[in-house]
Amino acid sequence: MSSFRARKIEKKKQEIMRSAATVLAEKGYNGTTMEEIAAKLLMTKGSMYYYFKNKDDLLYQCHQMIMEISLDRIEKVVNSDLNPIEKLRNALKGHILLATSEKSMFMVMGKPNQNFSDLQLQEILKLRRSYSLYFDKILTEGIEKQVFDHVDVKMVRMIILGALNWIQEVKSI
Amino acid sequence: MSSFRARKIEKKKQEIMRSAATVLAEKGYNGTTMEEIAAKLLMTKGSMYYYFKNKDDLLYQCHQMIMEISLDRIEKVVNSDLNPIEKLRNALKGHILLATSEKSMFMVMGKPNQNFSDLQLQEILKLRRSYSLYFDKILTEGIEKQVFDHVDVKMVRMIILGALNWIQEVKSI
Amino acid sequence: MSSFRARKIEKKKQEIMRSAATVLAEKGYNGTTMEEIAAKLLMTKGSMYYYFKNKDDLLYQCHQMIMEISLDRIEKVVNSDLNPIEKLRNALKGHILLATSEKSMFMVMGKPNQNFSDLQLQEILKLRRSYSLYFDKILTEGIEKQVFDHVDVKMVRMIILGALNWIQEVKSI
Amino acid sequence: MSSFRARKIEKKKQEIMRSAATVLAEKGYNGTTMEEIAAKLLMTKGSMYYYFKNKDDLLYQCHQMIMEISLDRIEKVVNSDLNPIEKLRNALKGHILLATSEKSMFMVMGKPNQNFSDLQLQEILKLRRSYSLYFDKILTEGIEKQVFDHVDVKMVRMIILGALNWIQEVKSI
DNA sequence: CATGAATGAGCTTTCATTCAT
DNA sequence: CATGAATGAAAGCTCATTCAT
Repeated sequence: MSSFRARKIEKKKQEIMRSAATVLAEKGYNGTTMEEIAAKLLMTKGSMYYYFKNKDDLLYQCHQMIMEISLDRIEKVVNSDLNPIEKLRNALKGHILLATSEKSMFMVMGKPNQNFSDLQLQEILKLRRSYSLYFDKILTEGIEKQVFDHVDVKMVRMIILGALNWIQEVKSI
Repeated sequence: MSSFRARKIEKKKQEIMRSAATVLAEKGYNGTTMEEIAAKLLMTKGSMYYYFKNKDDLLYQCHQMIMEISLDRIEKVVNSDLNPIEKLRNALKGHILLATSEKSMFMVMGKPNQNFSDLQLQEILKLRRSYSLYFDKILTEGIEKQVFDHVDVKMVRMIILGALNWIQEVKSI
Repeated sequence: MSSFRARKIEKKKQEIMRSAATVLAEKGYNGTTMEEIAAKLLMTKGSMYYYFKNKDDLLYQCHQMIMEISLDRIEKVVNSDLNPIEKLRNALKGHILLATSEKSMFMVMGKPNQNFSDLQLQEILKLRRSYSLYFDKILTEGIEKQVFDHVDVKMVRMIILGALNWIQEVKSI
Repeated sequence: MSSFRARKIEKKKQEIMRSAATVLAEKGYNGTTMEEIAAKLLMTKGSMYYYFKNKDDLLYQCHQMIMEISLDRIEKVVNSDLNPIEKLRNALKGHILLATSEKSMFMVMGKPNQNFSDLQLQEILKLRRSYSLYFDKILTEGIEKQVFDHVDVKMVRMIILGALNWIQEVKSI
């Protein structure tokens, strides 16, 4: 039973992560200080270490959080019984929605950090690959059902996601 | 008349910039130390300050260097008397070629640094805008000559360049 | 009348001290954290402050505890009606027994802590001196009764205790 | 050729080590701050890192330095053509002289630090063992030549060195 | 009484920058 | 021009201590 306390801690961690992501997205890992993150939440540096082992850990958990949300969403789309075109449309819509609503979180993912341990890195890349595979699944299904042209799936996926990534650079619409 | 000495210094500066870009691209601005850059060139930290006022200046000049090359190339394409389709093809080819041959330099441009002075930032954004405009010019010309569909120029340009940017993430083909 | 409650608290304090001594002996004062001590007893840091005013106090009381035991024992030996040789033998035996059975506690005494208040320091040194004096008494008595050679009492006592202290360094016999 | 520069650096390192030892001996590893060590030499914290990789490294090199001196001296005694009694006398004299003249350095050796890497620890223990062996050699030689009683060499050596160690506790003679 | 959470002071370490030689 | 050495500001992290619940 995830006790009341455990849930309260989880809430706080998420609060911190969201705040951290804002700064991290803007200034990058090395450009962001723990003090800055804490200050935004009217906390002190020291308190952060009650919730996260260290800076790397904080960033890592940010990665995990956003990736898990992303995966949850695209999984639902892929497993729905829409036709490939609708699936692709929804997947893109979801991606864009998340990329804009959780802009900071999303940008944090930009570059898996160098300081990550091998274990952490592996975990992140695994989730990343999962996400790509879901995308590929939609494309492949479309090709099989002949609603999409017979393209190089990986290449097309990269182009699409690359194009979408551009969104984050746009300051105002 | 740029004396012999001046030209020798310029050579050295470029050498440094290229080396710096390699590290900067990989580790980001704050993740890169002057020592690291210097070590790669068998120099000492101190010497670098003869060629560049400070770390920001070094990064700034890296930006300038690659942007100037980029602009030079696309300018030639735009002013050529090819048809829009050929122009776009060449511009993309040029972009990709540069993005791969000068990969590091290119990646450095990723995010204009926060430490830049307003003046520097303005200068960089100006060059950046110039580059975009050259692209837009090609697209606009194509639309006017009715060889391209009537699309939202800015949007299409962003999608194209966004897709191209994906290239840098690709490790091997 | 030391109430039931008071006695229960005293028990707990001793329990803590003994556990603390283990860690303190191994890692030294500054190398030991309150957390570590608490964890060993399945307590939380905070709880310790109910029993001890602060870290210094904890260490101080450790000192006191072991010194009081030591003094009790040697006092009995000195006041017994054994002959000097037997007294010395018993005193050494007692010292070694305590130094091995309460190894951690004993090692804690190694160096009176710098953080101690003058008052605490004085108290500790007083007990220490008492212990030395008991030893000297045995030696002096032996010399007077001409069962020991006529040696420099202090010097010999230091050599003996110094040699005994070596015991703690021995890992296995 | 150990250049002029190299020798100058070595001098400085020794100067730092000697100063560091003073504080380390008095306050222990964790109780000593880099700032304190630096201040004593009218340096700044930062400068110390030009000469030593980190705090552990500084302590480690202190260990090495005093051990090497100790070994040098006892080696000469052992290899001399004195008789065992004279050898033992000289070895003890040397030990005491060093323990008093380089009191701080000597005390630093008290406890091999916990933070040492396995490699460092091994190296230190090796030197320590060497020192013990030289002592044992003298004792063994004396026993063989029948100028010493037939005692347990290791035990006697530990008692002797233990007794000598007491010297450091003596504040004034 | 016990504890979870917060705090702040202090520590080690890094690094851009400077400057005498 | 180049460099060895020094500096100081700032960062990450630890931990004794406090206190509301």
